[in-house]
Amino acid sequence: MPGGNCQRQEWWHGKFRCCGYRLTLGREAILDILSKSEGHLSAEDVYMKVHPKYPNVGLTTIYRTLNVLSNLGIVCKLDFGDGRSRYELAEGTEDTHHHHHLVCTNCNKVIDYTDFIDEELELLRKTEKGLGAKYNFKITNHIIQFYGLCDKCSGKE
Amino acid sequence: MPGGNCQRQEWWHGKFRCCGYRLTLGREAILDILSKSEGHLSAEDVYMKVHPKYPNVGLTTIYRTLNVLSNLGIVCKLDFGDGRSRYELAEGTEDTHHHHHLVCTNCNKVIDYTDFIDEELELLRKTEKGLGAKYNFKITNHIIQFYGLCDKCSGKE
DNA sequence: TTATTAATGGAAACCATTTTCATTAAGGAG
DNA sequence: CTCCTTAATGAAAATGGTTTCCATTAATAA
Ligand SMILES: [Mn+2]
Ligand SMILES: [Mn+2]
Ligand SMILES: [Zn+2]
Ligand SMILES: [Zn+2]
Repeated sequence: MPGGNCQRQEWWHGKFRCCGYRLTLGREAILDILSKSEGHLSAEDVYMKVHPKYPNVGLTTIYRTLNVLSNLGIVCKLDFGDGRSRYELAEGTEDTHHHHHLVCTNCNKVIDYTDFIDEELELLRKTEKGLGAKYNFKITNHIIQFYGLCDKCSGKE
Repeated sequence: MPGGNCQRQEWWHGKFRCCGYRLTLGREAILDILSKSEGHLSAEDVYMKVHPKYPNVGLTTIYRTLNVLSNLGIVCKLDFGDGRSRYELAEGTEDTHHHHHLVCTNCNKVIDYTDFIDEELELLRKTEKGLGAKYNFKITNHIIQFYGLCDKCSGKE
């Protein structure tokens, strides 16, 4: 089996090491799940997916790790207003790309979209610069989200 | 005293009546507070302001009323990521105008801004139309928020 | 005025997340 | 490799904003 035990370093190992974080089984498992699933998992979702393979990784560790990953900029913590935080791999990691979200207020379906992203980015740049100057505010982050009814939910009225 | 006891109807009475909601002392008190204070009050903030004058209005009623007002479109429910919902009079009521928010992630200060609002609205219209068509999604609402450090918090590093 | 039933307050429940604390194990030194 | 320091962990308990329950009150229409 070629490449079998060449223990290639995952891309996140560097970030961990240089910040003094230890590489534990739980953390690897969580990152592994996040890479393989697509988007918007809650802490419990992650737990459910990690548990079968690693039954001794507790929910507390999921929360703690997601927090660390979020601080490291490896994952994004999202809020779609359903009372629990959701997480996705951050832009730039793996093959993730900059996008925003369309949220159905009825069934909680979430659509990633990238349409008009260039115009958005242009406006964001302008706004960040303008507001930064005017209010002396150092902007590090932004949220753009649209809420409404998805095709199914608006159909059945 | 001219106009003293002419019991003029507040602007929200109509909205209440036509939806079958009763006009209670608690609801009037809460709307009164919301009109007089400016922006971003938590349920408990409202409770604190209502309590001195109406000690028999409970926190539960504050939550329930804010919920009703939110459903009626009279107030906006906001989330700045500090673990509690915040409320402000909706656009179009009183002298409130369309604006978005700048949130300090360190001290939780919130700045209302209206700069670039025209470009924003233009983009929003375009996006809503485009996404509505593409995903057959009926957009009713949006969030735009910037996060970062305010002048004081970025100064003291 | 009376009847109907929406609205209410207080206590308890809810539930995502955090804290506590005793135990485990990652990773550097030798 | 072994030993040592201490970061990381799991389970249980605590936290805290919000909701639910239920007996009581009061807004509104007849
Ligand atoms: Mn996404
Ligand atoms: Mn505001
Ligand atoms: Zn839907
Ligand atoms: Zn600040």
